[in-house]
Formats: sequence, structure tokens, C-alpha cells
Amino acid sequence: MPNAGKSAIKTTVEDSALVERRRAQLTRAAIACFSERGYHPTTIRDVAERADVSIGLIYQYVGDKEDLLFMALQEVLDTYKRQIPLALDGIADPLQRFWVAVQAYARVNGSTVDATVLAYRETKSLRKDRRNAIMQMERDTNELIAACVRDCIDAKLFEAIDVDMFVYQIVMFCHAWALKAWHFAKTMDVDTYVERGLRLMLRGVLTRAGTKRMASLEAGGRPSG
Amino acid sequence: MPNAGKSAIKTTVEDSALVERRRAQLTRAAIACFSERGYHPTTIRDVAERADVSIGLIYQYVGDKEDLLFMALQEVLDTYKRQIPLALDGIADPLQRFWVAVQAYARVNGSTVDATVLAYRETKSLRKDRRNAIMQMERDTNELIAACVRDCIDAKLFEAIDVDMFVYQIVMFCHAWALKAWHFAKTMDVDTYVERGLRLMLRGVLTRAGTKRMASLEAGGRPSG
Amino acid sequence: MPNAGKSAIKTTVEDSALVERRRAQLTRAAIACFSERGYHPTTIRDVAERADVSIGLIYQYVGDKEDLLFMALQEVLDTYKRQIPLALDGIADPLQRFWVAVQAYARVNGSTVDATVLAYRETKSLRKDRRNAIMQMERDTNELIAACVRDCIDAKLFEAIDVDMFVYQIVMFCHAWALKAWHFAKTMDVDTYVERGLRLMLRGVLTRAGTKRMASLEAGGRPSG
Amino acid sequence: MPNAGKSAIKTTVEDSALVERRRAQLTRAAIACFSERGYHPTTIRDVAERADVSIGLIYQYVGDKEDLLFMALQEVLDTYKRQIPLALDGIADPLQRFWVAVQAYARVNGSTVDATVLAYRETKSLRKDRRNAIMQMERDTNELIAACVRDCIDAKLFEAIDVDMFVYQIVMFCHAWALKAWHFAKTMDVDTYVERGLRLMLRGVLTRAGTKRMASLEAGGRPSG
DNA sequence: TATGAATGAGGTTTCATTCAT
DNA sequence: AATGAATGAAACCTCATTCAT
Repeated sequence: MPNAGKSAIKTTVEDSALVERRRAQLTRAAIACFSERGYHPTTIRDVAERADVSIGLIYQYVGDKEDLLFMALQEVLDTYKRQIPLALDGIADPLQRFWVAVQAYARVNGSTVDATVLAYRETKSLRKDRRNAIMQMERDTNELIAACVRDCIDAKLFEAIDVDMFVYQIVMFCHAWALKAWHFAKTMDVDTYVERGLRLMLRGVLTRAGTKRMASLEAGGRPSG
Repeated sequence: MPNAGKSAIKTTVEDSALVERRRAQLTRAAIACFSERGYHPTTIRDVAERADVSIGLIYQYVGDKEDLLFMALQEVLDTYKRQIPLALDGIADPLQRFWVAVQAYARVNGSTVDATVLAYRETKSLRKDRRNAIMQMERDTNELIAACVRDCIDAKLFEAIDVDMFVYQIVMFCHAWALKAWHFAKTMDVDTYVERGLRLMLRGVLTRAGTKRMASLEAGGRPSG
Repeated sequence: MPNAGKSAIKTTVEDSALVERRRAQLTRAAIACFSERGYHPTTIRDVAERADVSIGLIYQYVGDKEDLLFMALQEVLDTYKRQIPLALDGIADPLQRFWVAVQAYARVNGSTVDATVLAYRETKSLRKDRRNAIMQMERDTNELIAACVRDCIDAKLFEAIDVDMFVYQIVMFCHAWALKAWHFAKTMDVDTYVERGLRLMLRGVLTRAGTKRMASLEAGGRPSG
Repeated sequence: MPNAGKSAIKTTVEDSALVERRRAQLTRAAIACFSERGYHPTTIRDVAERADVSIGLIYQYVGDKEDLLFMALQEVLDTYKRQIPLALDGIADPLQRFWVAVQAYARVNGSTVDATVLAYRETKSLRKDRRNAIMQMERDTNELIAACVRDCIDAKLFEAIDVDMFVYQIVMFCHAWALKAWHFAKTMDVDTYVERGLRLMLRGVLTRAGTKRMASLEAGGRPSG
């Protein structure tokens, strides 16, 4: 069940299916606009035009402009929470699960570079309670990866490393693709980025067993793009 | 020489020492305001009050509000460029130089968390040419660290790793301290953060010689606070 | 025949009994809303919710928002025109008729303080022709009292006073109960107010015969609450 | 010292003489606009144009639109508090003082009919605390007249009547000139109105001594326009 | 050089009214 | 006949910028 925080936002419309649909429409438009120009410079009129609705309509589904930002950020964070489990589905090997999870994370990043940057830029523009809600969603996502790391350690594929720190390094590494797109995007694609990056990060993390397993996975073909 | 971009910004004042002094004053105020509330929500009046000058005065040293942002971001980026060489001064051992450089970088971060976040949030609010100038400053700083890495490789203390990727991982790791302060700052201080983080990142990077050298450095006492 | 101004208001509904019923329902809601918050701050939605109908329905019985105000004010003024004759029914003595008429007037006031204030506040919000219609209704009501006064003069119970002025003083006195409710309502009820006020106003108006008649009425018991 | 309540209103302008002057200018414009069309239908632009200033300027001397209303109502009420003492200056005879006070009250009314109506219509549009402040000002003014009444009673010129009630009847009588201008203004001027009205109201209030004094005053010429 | 009052374009938000269902 | 989602004009208010002193 995505969108746990849908609760708070005001609407004057009663048909809840319609509310769902319109909100999705507005969220899409908001992400596009905010990503392009930033939250503050974007006007409600911009969002209305992008969503191809009237200005008035927006205020039937949303209390104020900040709600649009909240919806946008929720959607961005939610995408991770949806995509990672999806990518993991059916995969059993811990090392492969780890790799696939990171790859999924980075791919979401890669496909929505602007949205990721948006999350970095504008989370602070939210009221405190909403900022906390967004941060909790981020923690939830990180936990998906942390679980994979712990499984690798339990399976003796990873050394007994500092999990929290390692997860954050991985997450930051993924975000870096978006945040420093102007540096990386010119020279490689996301999958190459993940490949090169993980290879570097795993050097000191894989056990001997882990290294072997990795080799066999590569022989069998790691899931690529 | 700080303020490489001195060129562009308009002023009606002729005494260039005065311009220098006022600009520094305004930059300080701007960094404080923008860090606190963000660029767009901050008003010129806010900056004027923080700098304890009149609104009119600002426009004698600055063409428009964006100039203040540019000056602020320049100053933030400049701090790295000043602090890292300062910290390296007098140190010869490549491994120690590397460590000290990263530490200096992270410490600047730690002492100006808000300013670092500011750079992430608001660089996009600049006009293209200025955005490029800021990004170039970031590349220059990264190069300071890259040089240390290459020296370590040349000295056979580091394996022949992917330098560019490694530097970015380190830089992102440092920034993470500011960007994810809400996660880390509760549980440790910057130096501990650097310690734990680098230890993890260096696991697969140090050569056998590098590992030994590291041990001896630790015995002799790594530079602390 | 209430609703003399039935003419003007637009409707798309043909069943005239239904129109009557719905209009009454809307008028009640409008009086309540407008009294509470004033005409302009009240929204059509407010009225719709109070009347427990949809917004769209309102526009099937009413041309625009101003119609609601007109209906509301008509209803308020109409109440006087209905209540005074009702109270006078069966009473023959001129002095008692006068007293009862004033009392009835004041009681309507007392029971609908907000509505009376509404009439004072918002009559000006009407278009000229409607404003005139409302003022005519007020004159009609005043005439009901003026007739009582003239009867008292003809019966030598009142001196030959300035009738017009006297009627206005009485009417204003009654309205004052509503307009200055914050002053009077704390210390007495309407009937006491009328009692104290009329006693004062009649001091110089009653003839010797009038004074005697008053005394005998009081002995026999004036109609109270 | 008029305008005890000037305190609360926000301004960004420091020169307090200028604030005083601008506020007076805005208040004049506000009274004119609000009287003409009512508070809600009047736009800030209307006031700005009437005062011949920019919209922005208004918000340097006033926090919001409601402040304009408050200032306007204060000014209206203040006029009474200034004019009555002015008219009483130098007059000693209690009966004449009473007459002159009522006359002054009614004249203010007469010269600012719209403003008086404004006070009736729009006091409710104020926030509670300000509404109270305005009502207190009204009570203060009433007290000026009440004092005259009490002096007349003490001097045995008035019977020992219900002072509070009498004062309210007089005040309402004066207001009626404005509130029912459409009725009275056609047939007489204010002074005639006061003359006819007071003559009626005083019939039962004057003592025998009071009646004599009144006659002698009239012989000597009551203060007219 | 320094000040701060003045300007007005433009942003967010509301709400009377319409109209397809 | 009844509903309520959709519209968009127009209101309030902010704030970057100017300019007379």
C-alpha cells in the first residue's frame, strides 16, 4: 500500500477515485515543473498548464502549493519503495539480491535524475512534520538495502562490516549519479556506473567466498540492463 | 586568490577596498540567510538586516539578488580550496596527505553544514554561466584530493584503482555528513565519521604496503582535532 | 401576501409549490449564514451546506447570490408585517394597541437580533431597486405603529405630538435593542427594555386622560411575556 | 490624545511623523471608499487610487486590509470625542451644555452620514479585540452626553430619569439621522431635526425649572449653526 | 557613500457561476 | 430536478528594485 501519508491533504471533491486520479495527474505535472525550475520559481499556473487543467481545479484537490511539493516528493520516494522489491522478486542468492537492489535503486535514479535532485533541493521547503515523513520514507528505502547487506554478511559473503555506514555510502553513491550527472552522464550509462562503483566498493567487503560467488555470477551473467 | 568571478558583479562604488569589505560583509549575511531559509524565501530586507546595512546599500555593491547567491556559493566553495592546502602544508607522506585532505574537506563540511546544503539546493538557481563557474570550482577542489590519491598510487600505497570514481565516492561521503546530518550527527562527530568511513572505503584500496604504513601512522598518532 | 418581490427572481423550476418550498428553505439558510458572518464573507457553499442542498440546486431557484440576500431581507422585514397585526388582533383600546404593537415589534427584534442587524448592515449591498423595495417594507411597518399613535391622539390619550418623529424614535428605540445588544442584553430582557423605554418616552406624550388609562391598564395587567 | 489604539498596526516605515501623515491620508481614502461601496466590495486598489498612492505603499503603513477598516472606524468615532468637548468649551449652563452636546453629536453625524453608517455596517467585520476597542470608544462618547444629563438632573432642570436609557435614546435618535437619512434628509436639516426631536424627548424630562430655563435660553437665542 | 520610502508586477488563493451527468 | 466538478476572473499581498535625499 503506497502513499501512507495521503491522509492530510485537503480536498473539496467527494469521489475518492477521482481524487486519486487527479492527484496523480497533478503530481506528475508538479514533479515535472519543480524538477525543471525548482519549487519556488514554479507558479501554480505552470503546474496547471502542464497538467492541462484550470488553476481553480488544483485547489479542489490540494490545500496549497506546499501540498503539491509534498505529493511530488512522496511520489519520488515511493518509486524506490516500489521498484526495489519488484526487482528482487524471485531472486534468492544474497549476493545477487544485493547487486540487483543497488542496481534498481540506481536505475530509478537514472530514469528520474531531476526528481532525485528535486528531493535534495526542496525537502527543506516542507513544513517540519512533512519533512519528517519524507525522511522516514528515505530510511525505509535504505532499510531495503540494509537487509540485503545483512543477508550477505550472514551468508559469509561479506565481511562483518559497518552496515549503516556501508549502506549510506552506497545510497550516496547512487544519488551521486543524479547529483553529479553533469560529471558522469557524459562518459557512461547507469549500469556501467553501478558496475564500476560497486566493484570498487566491494573490494574490501567481499569475503573470499563472496569473491568466488561473484565470479560465478559474472560467468553466469549478472542481470544487466 | 579568492573571488575569481569578481568580473561580473556590478557596483557603483569606486573605492575597491571598500567594495571588497562590503561584499565580504554581504556574503556573510547572505550565506547565513540563505542557509537558514533558502534562497527564494529570503528577502533582500532579510540580508540587509542581517548585514546591518540598508537595502539601498546592497544595490550599490551588487547588481541583483542572484549576485548575492553567487557570491555566497563562491565563498562556500572557496573555503575548501583554501582549507585543504592549508591542512596539507608541511606534510610529506602521501598516505597522511590523503587522510588529512579528506579530513579537512569533511571538517569544512562539518563546520558549515548549512552552507554545504545550500550549495546543493541552490546552485540550480544560478544562471547557466555562473552555475558552470561554481561547478568548475567544485572540480578544482576534487582535483586537490585526486592528486593525493594519485600520489598514493604512485607510491604503491594504493592499488591502481579507478581514481575518478574513488574521488567522487569520497567527496560524496564527505557531503553526506552535511546532507544526512539528521542521520549521523546524532551519533558521532565529524572526525569519528571520517575515521569510520575511510576505514571502510580503504579496505580494498590499500596495498599491503599501504596497510602497513597506515598502521605505523596510527601508532604515531594520526592528526586529530 | 408575503414576498411581494416574487417577480424578479429567476428560476428554472416549473413546479411553483416546489419553488416556494425550496426558496423558503434557502432563505432560512441564508438568514442564518448572513447573520452569522455577513453577506460578503458567506459563500454559496456555506448556504448550500446550511440548507443541506447542493450548490447547483441553489442556482435553479435563484439567479445569483444577491437574490439570496434580497430574499433574506424580505423575510426579515416581512416578519414585522406579520407579527404586529397578529398581536393586535382582538385588542380595541388605543393605548393598549399602541403598547402591544411596540412590544410585538421589539419582540421580533429580540428573537432575531442577528437578522435585524443584518438588515442594517446589508441593505446597502442590494441593487437600488431592491434597496427601495426593502425601504418601502420598512415604511409599511412603521405605518402600522403610526396608525396606533394617531388613534391615541384622536382618542385624546396622547398629546398632539409630532407623529412622524415619535414613530421613528420608537422604531429606533426598538432597533437599539438589537443594535446595541452588547450593552442592554446583559442587564435586562426585551420586555423590561420596552417597559423602561416606553415609560420614559411616554412621560411627555400622555395626556392626563392617557395617564389615567395607563394606570388602569397596569392595574388590569398589561400584556406581558 | 486621540487614537489611543494606534499601537497595534504594523509598519515598515521608521519616520513616525511620516507614518502619521500617510496613515491619515489612507484613513481618509478608506473612509471614502468603504462608505461608498462597503468594506468587502472595496479593493485595496480602490483605496490606493483614492489616496493617490501605489498599492505597495499601503502595505508599508498597514498590515492588512482590516487595519484600514480599523483606522477608518477609529477616526469616525474619534471625531465625536473631539467635537463634543470643543462645542462645550466655554459654556456653563447645564441645560445649554446638554443641548449643545447633542447638537454637536448630531452635526458630526450630519456631516459624515456615510461614515456613521459605515460604523454600523462594518464594525462586525473587525476581529474581536478591535471590535471591542471600537465599542469602548462609543461608550466613551456616550459618557460625554451622560455627564451633561446628570448635571441637568443635579441642577434640578431634569427630572430624576433613567439616565442610561435616556442617553441611548438620544444617541439612537442622533444616529437615526444618518441611518434613516433617506427618510429625514429630504424634509429638514440636522439642526431642525435636533430641535424637533429634542423638544419631543424633553417634554417629560424637563422639570418646571427646566422648562423655564429652556424658555429663557430660547429667548436669548439657542446656539444654532 | 548611505538611506529607506515608493513602486507595481506578479504570485497564491478564493469563490460565484456553469454545465455535463 | 438535483448534483458537484470545473472554470477563471479577480482579490490580497509580497518583495526586488529604484531613486530622491
